[in-house]
Amino acid sequence: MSAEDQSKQSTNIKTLQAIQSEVQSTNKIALSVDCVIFGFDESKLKVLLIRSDLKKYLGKWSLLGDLVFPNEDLDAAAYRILKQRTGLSDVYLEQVHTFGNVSRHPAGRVVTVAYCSLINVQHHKLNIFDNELHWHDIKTVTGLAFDHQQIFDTCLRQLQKRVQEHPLGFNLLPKKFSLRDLQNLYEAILDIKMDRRNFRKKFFSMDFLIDLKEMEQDVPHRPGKLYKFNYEKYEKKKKKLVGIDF
Amino acid sequence: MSAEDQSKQSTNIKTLQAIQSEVQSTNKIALSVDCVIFGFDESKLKVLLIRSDLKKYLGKWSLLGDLVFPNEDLDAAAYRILKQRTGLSDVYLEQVHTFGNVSRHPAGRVVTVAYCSLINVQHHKLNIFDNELHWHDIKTVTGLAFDHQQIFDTCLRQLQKRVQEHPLGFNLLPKKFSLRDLQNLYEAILDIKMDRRNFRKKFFSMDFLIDLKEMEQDVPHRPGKLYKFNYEKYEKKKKKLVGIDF
DNA sequence: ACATAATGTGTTTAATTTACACATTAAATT
DNA sequence: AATTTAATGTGTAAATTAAACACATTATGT
Repeated sequence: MSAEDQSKQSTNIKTLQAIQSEVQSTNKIALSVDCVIFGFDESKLKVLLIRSDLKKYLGKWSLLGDLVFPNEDLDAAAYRILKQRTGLSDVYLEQVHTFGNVSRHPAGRVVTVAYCSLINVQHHKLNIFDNELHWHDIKTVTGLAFDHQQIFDTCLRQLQKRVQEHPLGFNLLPKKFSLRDLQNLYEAILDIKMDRRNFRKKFFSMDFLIDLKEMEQDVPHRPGKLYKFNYEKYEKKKKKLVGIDF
Repeated sequence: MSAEDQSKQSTNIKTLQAIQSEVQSTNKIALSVDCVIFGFDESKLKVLLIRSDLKKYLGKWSLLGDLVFPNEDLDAAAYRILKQRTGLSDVYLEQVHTFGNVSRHPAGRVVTVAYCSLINVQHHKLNIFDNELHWHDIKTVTGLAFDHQQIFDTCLRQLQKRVQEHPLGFNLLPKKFSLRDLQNLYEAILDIKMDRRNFRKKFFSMDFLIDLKEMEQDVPHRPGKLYKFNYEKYEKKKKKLVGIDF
């Protein structure tokens, strides 16, 4: 076999047009984004839900979703859809997982990309309340429309993992917070109780908290010291996870 | 405002048909899967690549990808595409991330879902070699076609993280392996050197290794003991990660 | 003035990780 | 057959981290 023959046989170069016709042909699928917006409020973890658009799921709650436009970056679609459904715009979204079973949506083939965020309910004012948009305590979330329960569960697990590995939590506290605030946060998200003294020691030893030399005001108990998070120091020291552990 | 009015104003129920027309209209996008198949071979980590289909990227290497069919589950598409491109069928794929920038593909809008796997090169015979399919040492992988370099980098980082948190590694060793084999594996994947004595201690203390009371054969040095992984015990003991650490 | 309920600070113990050294065994060499 | 070589196999001590636990302090509210 000549080198030329071999090349022809083992490689199958397509023209741009050939691919274009495939891309533009029947091989197209509706793509949506669903946003799982977790909110922290009064030491409880909540999630934003709306009533389902669909008759089939009338009465059921669902995540904030809509179709991605063909000329829109995927991440941009997530921010657009969130804004459209809630009015929220200053929220960081993170992609979690894509759900693509054929029969997941009753209207036809819709593959959906789940995005997740974590915000402080008090700091973000909702401006749109269509479809009864409001916060639900995550403990009461069951029987969502579509496969949204599965999407929600996946995002909650991922959030619990990420919050332990990255300083996500500080976005949801006031700029000045007490260690009690911080601990309430972790206990709410992870759904566990932690030892107050060891919790403090842990965070002090990380050395990312700046003592603001101020005290809490107007609390119905002895005021605690206020701190802020040292993002600069964190960015410098950021550790690369090394250690086998399973 | 009456309760009825309020209900009408705040909820916007769509019929199935209304949604169907949206789903079937112009809001459709080509969806593809790209597989990042990592292989372990002679103490080196490799990845399966093919020559790009596309003229624009002629000569460039690319991941194993193709379009998802409209009537095909997303995960099923990943397995179908892997089989089609390589002949491999007994390989576990895991979804990693979806890449959806508008301009990522020159033929038009193509959103791609990246899947990743880790196999032993010696245990899996490739049956299809179209487009010069073969294993590349990951150290030499640069300048891939499309945004495939970014996809590859994302998958490699994810693999390095996952291999430390789950016993992925054992799939790529022979059924009976020595501790040296195991350490070579981790060193190759994580790209670090580890202390041999502490590595042993770590794995013995986890207590998931079964001593087979056999020795290596035909090795050019003192034979080591052989072990197998105790999957049953691992499944029972599986730990839930709790511990703030960043 | 007192009781209350939270903050703030250690100490002790156990568990885990890290650094490091030497004897043992089989293959390869002389 | 004796020797060299290069890996395996086993500890031990020090340092770090995590877990369990107790008491004094401070502001609030009665």
